[in-house]
Amino acid sequence: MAQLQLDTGGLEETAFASEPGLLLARANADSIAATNEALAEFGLRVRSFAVLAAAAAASRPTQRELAAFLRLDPSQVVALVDGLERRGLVRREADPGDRRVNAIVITEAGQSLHARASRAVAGSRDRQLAALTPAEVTTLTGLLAKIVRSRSVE
Amino acid sequence: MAQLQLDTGGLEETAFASEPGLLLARANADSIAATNEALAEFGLRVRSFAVLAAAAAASRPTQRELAAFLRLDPSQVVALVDGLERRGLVRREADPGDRRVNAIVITEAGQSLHARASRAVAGSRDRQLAALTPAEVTTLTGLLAKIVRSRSVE
DNA sequence: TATTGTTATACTCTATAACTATA
DNA sequence: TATAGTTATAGAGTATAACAATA
Repeated sequence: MAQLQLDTGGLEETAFASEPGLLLARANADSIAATNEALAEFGLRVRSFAVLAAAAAASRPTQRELAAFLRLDPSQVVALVDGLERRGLVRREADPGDRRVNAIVITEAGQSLHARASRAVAGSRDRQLAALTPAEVTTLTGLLAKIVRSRSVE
Repeated sequence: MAQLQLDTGGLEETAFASEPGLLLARANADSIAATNEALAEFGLRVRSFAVLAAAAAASRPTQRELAAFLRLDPSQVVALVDGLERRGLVRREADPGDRRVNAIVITEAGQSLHARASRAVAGSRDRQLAALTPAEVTTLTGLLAKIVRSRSVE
């Protein structure tokens, strides 16, 4: 694992360093880098894993729902589902009631890979959050969920 | 302002929706989109604004410090500083003690633009955090700062 | 030898518009 | 007319390696 010496000079002590938007960007950059590293051995990246995990967690989400939930453009979901489908990890199932709609269904192979990959992701996440107590993690996720969901109803 | 109808189906109620990494990604995506929109009239984007704001907040940060602080590659800082310098918003000043090092110094024009742009950014940030009480905002920024800074010492 | 900044390059991610098939 | 998904394309963001100047 790369040992990074991050000398940020006096920047950490400025008021700008406490800006929520900046902190979100920095925390997210760290999360993506660490998670991509953890996912490499499974041939996944953050975004493809997110689609797989959403298909594993929810009942037959549509591509439109995945796009809205993951903050992706619908055209990006096409490419991500293509990749997963080629590997036999998910499949598209046309909705009988509305044949424009594709439900994304995880396969057995997808569930198996997801189970292993999500353990690696959890380990990476735990390392990133190691400075927080379990109660603080709960608080953090609760506050993030509150602002993310307020956006969903805008 | 675009009125987005975000139908996320049942995904919001899954355990995956409470994953910190996912919440960070979603909150950050919302923050970047809203902030870029707020910055458009100033000819800035999130990353160029961040460099400008860091130069405004800190005393003569080096490009290396900016890269570490903003989680950017040093080569990206080159391009961002180039853009700001062309517009006369910052200037590079070689360190007399170590002539490899460039300190980034904000100009008067840079300070003036930063003052106006940061008001727009603050408005956008307040809208994103409107669902939280002031105390919750303080808690959120404190927790994010804790995990971001724990990474800095890794 | 090591480090700062730079250049070049390729890859990933994001945004937009236009198209199809269904509704 | 409107919507889900698709295609194509361009632009923005990120990662890597190699180089010059300096330490």
